[in-house]
Amino acid sequence: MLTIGQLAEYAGVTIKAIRHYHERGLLAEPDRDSSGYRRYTAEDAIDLVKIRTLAHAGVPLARIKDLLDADPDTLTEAIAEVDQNLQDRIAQLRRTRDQLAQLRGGDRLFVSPEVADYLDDLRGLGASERQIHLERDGWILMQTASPEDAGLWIAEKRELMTDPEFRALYLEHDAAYDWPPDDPRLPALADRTRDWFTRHHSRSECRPIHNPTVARLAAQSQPGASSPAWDRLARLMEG
Amino acid sequence: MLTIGQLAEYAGVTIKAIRHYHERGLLAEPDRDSSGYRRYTAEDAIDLVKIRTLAHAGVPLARIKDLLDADPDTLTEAIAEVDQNLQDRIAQLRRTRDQLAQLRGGDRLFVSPEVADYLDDLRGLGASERQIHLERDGWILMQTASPEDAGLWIAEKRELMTDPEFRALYLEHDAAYDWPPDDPRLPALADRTRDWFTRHHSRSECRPIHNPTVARLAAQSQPGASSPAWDRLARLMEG
DNA sequence: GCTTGACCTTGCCCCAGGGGCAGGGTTCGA
DNA sequence: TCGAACCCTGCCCCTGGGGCAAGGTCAAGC
Repeated sequence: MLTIGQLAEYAGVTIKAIRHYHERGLLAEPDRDSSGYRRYTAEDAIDLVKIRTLAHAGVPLARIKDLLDADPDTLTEAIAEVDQNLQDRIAQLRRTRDQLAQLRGGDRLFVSPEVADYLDDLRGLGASERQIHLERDGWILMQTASPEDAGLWIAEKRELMTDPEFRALYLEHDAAYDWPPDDPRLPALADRTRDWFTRHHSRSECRPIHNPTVARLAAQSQPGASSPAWDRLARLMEG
Repeated sequence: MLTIGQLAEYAGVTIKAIRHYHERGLLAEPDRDSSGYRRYTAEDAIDLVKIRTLAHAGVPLARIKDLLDADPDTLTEAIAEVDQNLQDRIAQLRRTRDQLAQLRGGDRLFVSPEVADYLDDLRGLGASERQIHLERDGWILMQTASPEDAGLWIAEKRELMTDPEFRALYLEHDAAYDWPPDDPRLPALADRTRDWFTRHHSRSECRPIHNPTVARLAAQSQPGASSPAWDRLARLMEG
């Protein structure tokens, strides 16, 4: 005959857990000895190991209670289901491990793989970290607003980036962020941008994505991400 | 700018969870729009994905709060630790899967592998299921009382079982359970058992294990597992 | 304009699966 | 005979949310 502590050690659970199982009606209360201590038999040990195994597998205690006095077929069926569940959880934990690894390494976790590739391209092109940050945030907003459209747009934008002229304009817009608002290069840049637009407008629909200053779109919904030079540039291109 | 529902969908968490993170101070409360709705930025989305990833990895929310504004080195260190933790949990779940599989197939889960092998031997010898059940319970009690001794004893007992004479006596004791208490075979069995004991007593120490009726030992601590014939047998061997 | 359904707000209580502590009694070995 | 280690009940506490109530808001269709 075992004390509660011996039983707990045998089954690898805490004394508290055993008393909890008694309260929930999972494990029958055993007889007490003369001093009121619980005294367990080997049968109790077997029941407890069953309970422990199912509980570790994540089966709710209420369900364990039902399973313990179910017929063997039902039990077998339930065990198969629980096992499937367990496999799913293992797979989920593995996915979490991958994501955890990405938490250390940049922005890949926060955007779709296509956008992440695009951001890497920008980095390779020499875009500023500020600009990349702005783009990332813009794409996050687009992805939440309309994931399918964002998928199309990013494809178009990556194709656009293969045009050397567009790339040059993009990088110049990026650099213009820090220019003084009366910098003489701004009107010239606005002209070249407008020129590029008129030349390429026919080829594609007039979607916001074709605006090279897509980052500004994001900036509009994200307060405080513009600069005097960019504001001037926007006015020059509009007028 | 995102509503709480959009943000929740993006990050793959529930609205409730986001509000919970606000309450715990994990995620900053964003500005509200004119009707009091929360409006989130891309930064919030990034923070939330971080929180979600760590939370899915099982990091307590209080610790996540600390990690979010820790320096990168501390974070890297913590992520390594969390990942180790995750690996351990995956290994643990795999072990639980194995145990779950054993729940379907007999007694192996409840006793040490050596005892399980021994019980299989008994089954192969033709012992009754009642007897095997009794032995199993006896070994469970021994294992909890003294795991090391149980390990030694089971080794000795398995060696003993290689003696054909002992095996025969063992099986006859098993069969005697159902005999009437005045069965004439009982005195003869008692004699042969005592004879065997005197012949083998010298060879080994006088440990309880050497009593072939080890099952009865268990029976004594397990009420109602004896029979009239066994009781008579016990009296015959004592007297 | 009006309704309908989907969305948002706060506030409250509920759950599992125990942990911890108080405040007491018991047993066992030296 | 004394201290350590064990046992008892009872109570409140924790995490990580879920559920529901009782409203306010918004966009679409009729």
